[in-house]
Amino acid sequence: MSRQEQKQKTRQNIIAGAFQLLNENRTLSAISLREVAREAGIAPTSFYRHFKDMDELGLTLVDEAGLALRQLMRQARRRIASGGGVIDTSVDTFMEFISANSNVFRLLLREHTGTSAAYRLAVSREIQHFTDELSDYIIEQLRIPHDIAVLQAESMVRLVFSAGADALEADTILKNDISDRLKRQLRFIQLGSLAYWQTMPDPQA
Amino acid sequence: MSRQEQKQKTRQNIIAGAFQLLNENRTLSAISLREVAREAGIAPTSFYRHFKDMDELGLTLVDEAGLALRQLMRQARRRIASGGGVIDTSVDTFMEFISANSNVFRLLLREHTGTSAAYRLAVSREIQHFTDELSDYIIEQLRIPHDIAVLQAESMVRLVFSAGADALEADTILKNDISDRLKRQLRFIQLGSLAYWQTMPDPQA
DNA sequence: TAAATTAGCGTACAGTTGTAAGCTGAGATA
DNA sequence: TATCTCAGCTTACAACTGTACGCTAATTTA
Repeated sequence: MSRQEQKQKTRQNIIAGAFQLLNENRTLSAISLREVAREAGIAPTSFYRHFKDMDELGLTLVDEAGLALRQLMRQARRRIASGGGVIDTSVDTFMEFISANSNVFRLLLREHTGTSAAYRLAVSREIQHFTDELSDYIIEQLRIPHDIAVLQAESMVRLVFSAGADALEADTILKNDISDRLKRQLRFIQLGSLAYWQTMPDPQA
Repeated sequence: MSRQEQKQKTRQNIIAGAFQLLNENRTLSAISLREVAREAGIAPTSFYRHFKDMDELGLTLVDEAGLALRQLMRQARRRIASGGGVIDTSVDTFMEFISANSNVFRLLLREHTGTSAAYRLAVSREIQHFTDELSDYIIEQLRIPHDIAVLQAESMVRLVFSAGADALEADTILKNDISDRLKRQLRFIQLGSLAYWQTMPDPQA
């Protein structure tokens, strides 16, 4: 194994170790460099060969989580294309993601309201991507004017993330309940924005 | 000053000191007993005369924040009664609350997704109160059937808290923007639930 | 092959943490 | 007045933190 390869592997061990620690009830700011090093199987000081800071590691983890989020969106779109209601399919995909990658979603959720301004900003950016893609989709598919679509997308994402937070610590039965409620609530928004648009079809005029 | 009075005063100093520390970018789990004691002007070990734990203090703070939240609701209702649109008045009141008591709202927000299961539960309970009162109001005023009103209330509260989180670190201009968007989004939900109800007036039949 | 680079380690230090133990002095009670 | 109670104090300790410093050994480069 080349030196570079070995270094990459250790780096991945650090990242995996950090996620492991986040799996328990911890925040990024609440896990220590030494713990991460222990989990990764290296000496505390070796950590610095890979990251300047715990902050630098944290931002890396947020990026990693954002990546997973974007893959989620792609998966949802693929599923929608192959049939099924948009809202139902999207919510189902999202909920499956949360269950399968709970530590990733938890990271985003925690750091979104967390202690570090840098993390908060980074997570906000990821959510913004999410919202942007959704509003593009709404404009394309539903032919709703841009500014209304943006409002609709934002509120839908807010609802989805908020419900996702609840789902994170729910058992299967409660999860299904949350999903069903969320789907109906998203329909409220869709109906509402449609009604809003039809009563006032051209807000610029 | 009687002994009891003095003790109460010190207790309040501890609580105020803790809120002071939360004002900066800190979580409950990230402030130490010694810091709180320092802020309150007592010896670290004297803390135990008032609280068993930092956890016990934390739950006290969440209760305190919940109390403020309920006062907020009462104030909003009073304002609505004395004229003005329900949504506009409610959002304005909420945003004023956030600006005036940012540390209180921040506490609820952070601990809602935070590290401690006990805190999370406590905050969820407070938000549930909030939602319950809103759905009662909707049933009473708008004459919408119970189960739809509950969904409407839940989604509205989700939107309000999520927007509130953004408003927390926004300047005046951005805050106004957030308020305006939020108001329109809440109208989507209201319109949508109404439309949903009218197309399916009796879901039980 | 000889020299340079570097991932990882061990040691060390100053700072912080929670909290146990026991004392003091002032308010409460009899 | 004499006794009791108890809020707050000081001291102490073991555990943990981040990170500075210098070494080693193996890979990479020349």
